Amino acid sequence: MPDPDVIDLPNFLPYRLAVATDAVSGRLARRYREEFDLSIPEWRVMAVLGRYPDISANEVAARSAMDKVQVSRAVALLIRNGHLDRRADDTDRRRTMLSLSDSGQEIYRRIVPMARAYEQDLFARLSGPEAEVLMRALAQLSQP
Amino acid sequence: MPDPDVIDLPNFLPYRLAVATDAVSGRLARRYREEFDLSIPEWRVMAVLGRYPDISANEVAARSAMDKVQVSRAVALLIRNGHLDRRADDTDRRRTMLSLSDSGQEIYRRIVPMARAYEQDLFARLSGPEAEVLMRALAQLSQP
DNA sequence: GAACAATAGTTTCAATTGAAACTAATTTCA
DNA sequence: TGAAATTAGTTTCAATTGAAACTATTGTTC
Repeated sequence: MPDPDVIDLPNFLPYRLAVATDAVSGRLARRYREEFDLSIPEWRVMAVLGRYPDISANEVAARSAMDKVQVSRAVALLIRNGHLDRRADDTDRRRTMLSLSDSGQEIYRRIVPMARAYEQDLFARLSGPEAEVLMRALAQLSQP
Repeated sequence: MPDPDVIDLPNFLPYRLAVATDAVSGRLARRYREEFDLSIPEWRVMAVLGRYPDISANEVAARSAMDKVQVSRAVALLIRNGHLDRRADDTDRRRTMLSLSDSGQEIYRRIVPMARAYEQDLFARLSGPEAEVLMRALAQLSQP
């Protein structure tokens, strides 16, 4: 039984979560960077737009756990690199509708199988039931 | 069954991990900041030194998943705030042995129960077996 | 319909972080 | 021994991030 006056970092859940995320995101970020020259925020924007084409930056933020500043910056980079198209919304000229350009779609088409394969490699470390528990537990921990 | 040409971010394991870690670390970081004026790197250094007194900065790094630059910065802040003592190692004058000062021990004594209580609140969201699976799964995902 | 509040998105400025270079001390080995 | 390599820890400089302020447009209310 653990000493209640002391904390053992390797068994401390928040630490362990952070270490796992660092490892998982770090490896993935390196591949996005090397193979597609994308950061994780840029990838998230593309992932959302691949799934939900023609939505506003705000809607991207809502679907990607990013705030509007992060989205604005990632969108600016993606547009600069030609991976996104932006058109003004006629009915509300504050909004801009975003979508993947041809080049963006081409990258998306190639990045999805890579990301899926990476995720499969992660799941391969767990049994089926463990994977289900993990996903549920992460949802529980994400709640405010 | 999911469309294989598209990724649904909320079901994508690396994303879900990152969101959970953001939530868990964010809430905890706020409490460290508000109640103790500590950042997470500073807390990690203190946690390691509370558990293993009188070790070098390098050993702190090895036990906290931080690199030597992060440790160096956190240690500098903690010393500036009087929470750490540092003394030169006689047998190897490159090394400096670190330990919690009286003020550091006082904070440590108060922060440990808070951190434990927070962790208990997290575990309360899960069943006992779920918690065990989660901890094992995080260890699996952390491996290179 | 004019004033005020709210929303979409961007920019600015400071703080944090990362990568590389740096200093100082120790170890290796010809 | 003494030159070269290694190790501990710090510093520097650029890139990234966060918080707050900002612009432009739309919605609300009197």
